[in-house]
Amino acid sequence: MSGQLYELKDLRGKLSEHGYKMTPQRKEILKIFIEHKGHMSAEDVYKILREQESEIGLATVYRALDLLSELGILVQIDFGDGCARYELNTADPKIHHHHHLICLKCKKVIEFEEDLLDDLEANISDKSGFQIVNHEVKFFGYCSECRNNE
Amino acid sequence: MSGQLYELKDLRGKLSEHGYKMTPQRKEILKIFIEHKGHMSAEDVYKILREQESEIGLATVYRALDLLSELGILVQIDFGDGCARYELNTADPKIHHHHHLICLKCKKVIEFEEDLLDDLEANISDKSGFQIVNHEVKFFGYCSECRNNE
DNA sequence: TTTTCTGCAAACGATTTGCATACAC
DNA sequence: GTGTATGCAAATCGTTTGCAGAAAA
Repeated sequence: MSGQLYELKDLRGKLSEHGYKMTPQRKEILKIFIEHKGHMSAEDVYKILREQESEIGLATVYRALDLLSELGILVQIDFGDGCARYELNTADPKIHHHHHLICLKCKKVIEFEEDLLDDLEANISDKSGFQIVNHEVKFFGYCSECRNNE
Repeated sequence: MSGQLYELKDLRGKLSEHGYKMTPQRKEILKIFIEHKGHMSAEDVYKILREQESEIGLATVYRALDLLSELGILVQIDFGDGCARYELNTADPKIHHHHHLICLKCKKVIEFEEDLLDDLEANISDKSGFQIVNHEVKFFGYCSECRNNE
């Protein structure tokens, strides 16, 4: 069974577990993440909804993104471009350990996977007593395309 | 000679080098970073200025922080708390490689130094052709104090 | 004297909130 | 029915900008 089907089917359960209700708006917004798989801002999601003739308001999108993050279904990320972005939070540790290469020229965001940080995290916990539950790594530079176009 | 004195004395030169003028406002704002040494937002800097009976306006603070970052004297960092923060950019690679532990409970930011990422960066360049010029690493979790208070 | 800088206030874009209505349970 | 969710518009918050006067070169 793919992780995608799992998330949508499980949405009602995860919501009621926390006292929230299932609504078509929430389902539709989650579906967009499942189908598009990227890191999207509230405005991005709203734009897609409008293309689909959906009448969901922008405030509802913001509230749904907050809620889905709180439930651990989405994770919020920030590329420093002035708006919060979200992506599906799969439980798969291989995906949990993906980081971002952000091109300073074309603003493209490239994902890569690397679990070298596990050692580093263990090291930090030992040394400082800081218990790490999540991390965020961003590399800024120039992608191969932009370098070739120079 | 300490890095601190160097920065203030060199400010005029770095400014004129790029066609900018030396002003008491710019000097005063840089001095605040030299004396306080933390990661401060525009609002933080503005508050300190007001405590010092300085009449510098908030817009000027924003413009100075931008400018000092452009000159490489400050670096902008972002802890996801909704406002941009800045800190002194020393050329010392030991300081360049400092990262941040952000406590999810008390919001404290702890700095630590670690150069393990050099290998990782070389690895990424080899594999993807992405040329890295800077990186930003944040670990989210619970500091030892908050863990003890549970 | 020429250009850049400042301070103010207005503009801005992303996000949040108050409220009356509509819907899920 | 009861309480939560929605949509709209207004409010908010950090940040940027236009402009007239002030200051640096």
